[in-house]
Amino acid sequence: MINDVRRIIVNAVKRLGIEAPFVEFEIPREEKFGDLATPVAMPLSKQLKRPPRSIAEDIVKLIGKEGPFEKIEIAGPGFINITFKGEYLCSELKGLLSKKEGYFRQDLGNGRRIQIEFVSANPTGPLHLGHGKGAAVGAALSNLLTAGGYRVEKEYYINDAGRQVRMLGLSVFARYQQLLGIEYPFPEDGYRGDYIEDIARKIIELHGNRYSEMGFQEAGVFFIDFSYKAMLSDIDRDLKDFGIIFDSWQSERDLYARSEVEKAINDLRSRGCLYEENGALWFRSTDFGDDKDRVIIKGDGEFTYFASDIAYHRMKVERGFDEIVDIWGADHHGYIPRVRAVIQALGHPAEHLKVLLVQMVTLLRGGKPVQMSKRAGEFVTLKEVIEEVGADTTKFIFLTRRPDSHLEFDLEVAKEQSSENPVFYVQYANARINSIFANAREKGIEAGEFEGIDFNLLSTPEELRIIKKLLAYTMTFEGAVIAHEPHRITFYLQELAGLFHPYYNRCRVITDDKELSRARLALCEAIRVVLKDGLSILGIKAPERM
RNA sequence: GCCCCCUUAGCUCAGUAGGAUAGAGCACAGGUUUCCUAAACCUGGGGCCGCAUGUUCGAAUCAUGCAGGGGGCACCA
Repeated sequence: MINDVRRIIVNAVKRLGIEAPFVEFEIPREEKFGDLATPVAMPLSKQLKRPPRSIAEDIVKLIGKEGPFEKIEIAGPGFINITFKGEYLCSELKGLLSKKEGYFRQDLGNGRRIQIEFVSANPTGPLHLGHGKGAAVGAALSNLLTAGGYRVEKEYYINDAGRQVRMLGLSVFARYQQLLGIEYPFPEDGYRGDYIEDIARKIIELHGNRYSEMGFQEAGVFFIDFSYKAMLSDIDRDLKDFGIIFDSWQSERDLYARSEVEKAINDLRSRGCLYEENGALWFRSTDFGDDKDRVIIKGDGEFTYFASDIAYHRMKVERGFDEIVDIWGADHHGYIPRVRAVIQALGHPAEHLKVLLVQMVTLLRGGKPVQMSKRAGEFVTLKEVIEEVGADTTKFIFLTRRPDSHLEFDLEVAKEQSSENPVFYVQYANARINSIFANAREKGIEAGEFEGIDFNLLSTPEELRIIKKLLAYTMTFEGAVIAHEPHRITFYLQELAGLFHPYYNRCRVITDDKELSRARLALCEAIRVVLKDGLSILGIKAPERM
């Protein structure tokens, strides 16, 4: 629908003798303004130094009788408001039914390759709720961009080198000794969760007291490896239970093993971006807008984490992605300038890397915050929440907000099976449609074929409103892809369900009038197509029955 | 001290490449079921878009300042 209109408008603008800008569309707030509006004349006003209304008039004049428009008029400061012919809406609806999701798919990515890195939680503890939000957002964004014509790769970066996993190993080692009745000091900033003891117990199960006589010096390699691998497999399982599959897992150790860190440093050195000072090796990130320069190799010869991050991001750009997306917790925002500096130092534009920050989640139970203390190792894990409210609900709630705004997650509301719970509201619309079709089959109305249906029978205000909403899905989809914002789909689905339920209540689909019933069934089918598509982008099931 | 994010209805939040009289859900008040799932629907009240100045024909949206909330500053990870 929009593409037809866009073509017509672009042609008209060109005949004014100027380049057409990207033509935006919106659904007018009030129905009396028509079905579709574009403010395209307004930005042209500056360029042409003429009032927007007069430009809009010219555009409308140039369009003339072209296009499937019942009415096309100028309103407000210079909007061009369009009302479609009924028959056009019918034929578009027919197109949606025959092409299904192909109707609103657009190739916006043009096959461009894009890597999305997300979750990437340290393998030093179980995934908590915040990781879950990153996971839901990352997976939905991947689905969205794939549907929008990008070639997407989802990657998880494993911090399996350095101090953190070492601390994990030491924590487990301490618990191991203690479980065997040997006094052993627990490290000051060690990991205190119960899972540490679980791992230690597992080691005893498999290897008994073989390591009890050793110091951490000697047993460390084993404890570190065993522990982080155990954590990683828990993480992997939690993600799978959450319905999230990665295409690749990049290990930090692997970057060292393959000399990628060394290569990256040499690369930066040859570009003149490094210098030595006080016995340390620095990256001059201030050349690219960072607050201060950053250390890559410390005075004691150790690499900082930033060193492997440089290697990692260098590898990302070398692998030829057209765009790189990193999804991070908001507490890492201070890291953006230095990583961006790396991208630029390597000769790529800063926009090549897009960092999406995911804000925190506050867990509520019955309106009251659930206390979490990271120090004591007490936090609510993703796994616990999935077990309590289900993976689909959890994902949907994560996607009902912009990722960069705080989210309040109320467990009681999430479990509610009523319209108070937006997930149920949307899924129930789909289930309800299925049950209408079941009913139709019982009454002997063939619902499978939509040939020869008289769509003009769909003439109530509710029906027209729904048809227009369905056709507008293309716009929502397009906007979501361009902005990289899956939550727009979530909002759309809630609105669509919000049109369907009242319609269901007001108009019977299956009546004695067979032709009318078939037309209404077709409308329901179209709603189902869109609901299913939207939900699948969000990574959420569309249950047939609830 | 410096940097980033947030501030929109009682609550939770949409809306920001500037555009029409600022929206939704929940909560609140009242109503609806001989009918495909009442797990639903209808009606209603509700706003200094944190404050101030500026840019503009036009600002919730842009700029500057201030206030409040959150996060971050390292040869930590």
